[in-house]
Amino acid sequence: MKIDELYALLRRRGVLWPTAEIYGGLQGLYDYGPLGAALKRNVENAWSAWFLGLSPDYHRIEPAEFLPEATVRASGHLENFTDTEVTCESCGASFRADTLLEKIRPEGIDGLSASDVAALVRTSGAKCPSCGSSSLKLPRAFNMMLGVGLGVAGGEKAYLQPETAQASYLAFARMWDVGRRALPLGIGVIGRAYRNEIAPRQVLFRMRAFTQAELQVFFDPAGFPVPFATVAAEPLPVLRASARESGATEAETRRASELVAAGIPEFYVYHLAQMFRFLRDVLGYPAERLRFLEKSEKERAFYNRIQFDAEARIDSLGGFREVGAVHYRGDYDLTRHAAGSGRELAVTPTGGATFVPHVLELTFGVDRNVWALADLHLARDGERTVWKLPAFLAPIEVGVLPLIGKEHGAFAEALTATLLGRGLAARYDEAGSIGRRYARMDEAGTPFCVTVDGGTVGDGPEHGTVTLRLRDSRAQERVPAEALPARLEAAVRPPRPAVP
RNA sequence: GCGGGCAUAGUGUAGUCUGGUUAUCACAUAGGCUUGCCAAGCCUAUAACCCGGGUUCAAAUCCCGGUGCCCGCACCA
Repeated sequence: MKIDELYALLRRRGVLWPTAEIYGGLQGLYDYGPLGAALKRNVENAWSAWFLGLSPDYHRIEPAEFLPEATVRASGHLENFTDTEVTCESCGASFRADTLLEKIRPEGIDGLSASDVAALVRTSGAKCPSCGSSSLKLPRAFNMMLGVGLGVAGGEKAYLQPETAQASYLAFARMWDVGRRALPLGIGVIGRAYRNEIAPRQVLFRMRAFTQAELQVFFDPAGFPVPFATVAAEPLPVLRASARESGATEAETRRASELVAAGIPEFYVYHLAQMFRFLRDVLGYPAERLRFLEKSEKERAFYNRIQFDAEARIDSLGGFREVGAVHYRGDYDLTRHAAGSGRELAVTPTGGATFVPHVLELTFGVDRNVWALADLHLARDGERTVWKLPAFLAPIEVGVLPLIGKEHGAFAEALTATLLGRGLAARYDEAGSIGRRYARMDEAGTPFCVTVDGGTVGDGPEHGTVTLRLRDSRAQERVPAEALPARLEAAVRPPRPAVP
């Protein structure tokens, strides 16, 4: 579907809509409705079940979303999140300052302040590459972080976190002390990140407030044992940076073991493979719509030693878009925060040498994946519109429909209450013909419908049985109503990884 | 942030160029009748010109500003 069509459908069904819609909305901010909020919660739960299930030493914490100014100074966000755009006042074209300054400053402008960059552009005598005019509007100091003043006078400067990762780095010292004082140690966060995006776009793909699910794994660079044999044969669609440099645009399938043979560490490939399994086996993205795009040294942040972005081909957005990533960040984060805080963050395991732990970051954009789940699983099938969500992600798990409201409604309502009591997201619906109600449920992604009919409430052999109707195959089977909870519960539990 | 395009019920739209009756149609939603396992039929109801200003006897229609959305550039999870 096209982006407008998909977004209209999601608005109509109450999955999501613009924040403050009655005031005309506000760019880059969205509210989730009942279906969207439930779907998002289910995605978060599936993420937790999978990634925290990789090891008993991977834990989830829930930090505050404010970062004191000193922390973002140490992390580099204060100086590096800068707008480096130069606009030509004559022809209106825009350029990146580093491109404009390439000749006189080939090492780039990372770390320079906006005023430094402006001074460089001015003294270089740079002209607009498009029209040759020298009337260039210079870069302004623009930080993408949203600052807040805490306290009555607002004198305590803090920032809304621009990524959740920092909270995990800040928590490392405490987690080391409350834990087993052993590595690897994983600290996961599902939380909101806030960025003052200049041009939010494409609904859930560029937002000013968005939810990230991130796992930071701290480990000893001398050894990070993983059960690699369990993923060695996994075929991964990868597009290597070296292949891209020689013009390749299509991913190639490489077994995990081949990537290790090519020089990528086992611990990295292992987690890359688990990311792949999560996207393919848990979220149900077709393998042929997934790829891992390796970022070259030039493209990735300087502290990232290895970076593969997980991308899904999303038709409504016109191609492959990033939905997650795996970053090997070295010891950059803890080293910076040790310097910034004055706190020792190196560790000394019993009987071992002292070192600063390295970080492997698994990052996952929750909102982006909600959109991907809509794009990849929601489709027209003739007259029907069916959202083929995995059952454990469905906002409504089972629809309960009386064939005739007046005659079968009481039984169906009681059954709905029973299912709700068993923790199943059940929804009663008696409005309209049975076909119309199936269609409504199909569009909401409900995997199961049960229909109460004359046989259910009669005295015949079908007494107490209902029709269980499956969304994807439309197959029906007769089952005792009492058997439903047990039958459905297994299907709505998110899968966990198979780890030894 | 720049350039281009767009904005009419819940959704999709006609009408805008060329200002002038009660703003078109379909689907959806709600109620009734009927039917009774895959969006059936009939009747009824609810419901819209993005916001603000200007021109005019008269603005959905023309002009200006704002806001939002889409595409490209730039940026980015």
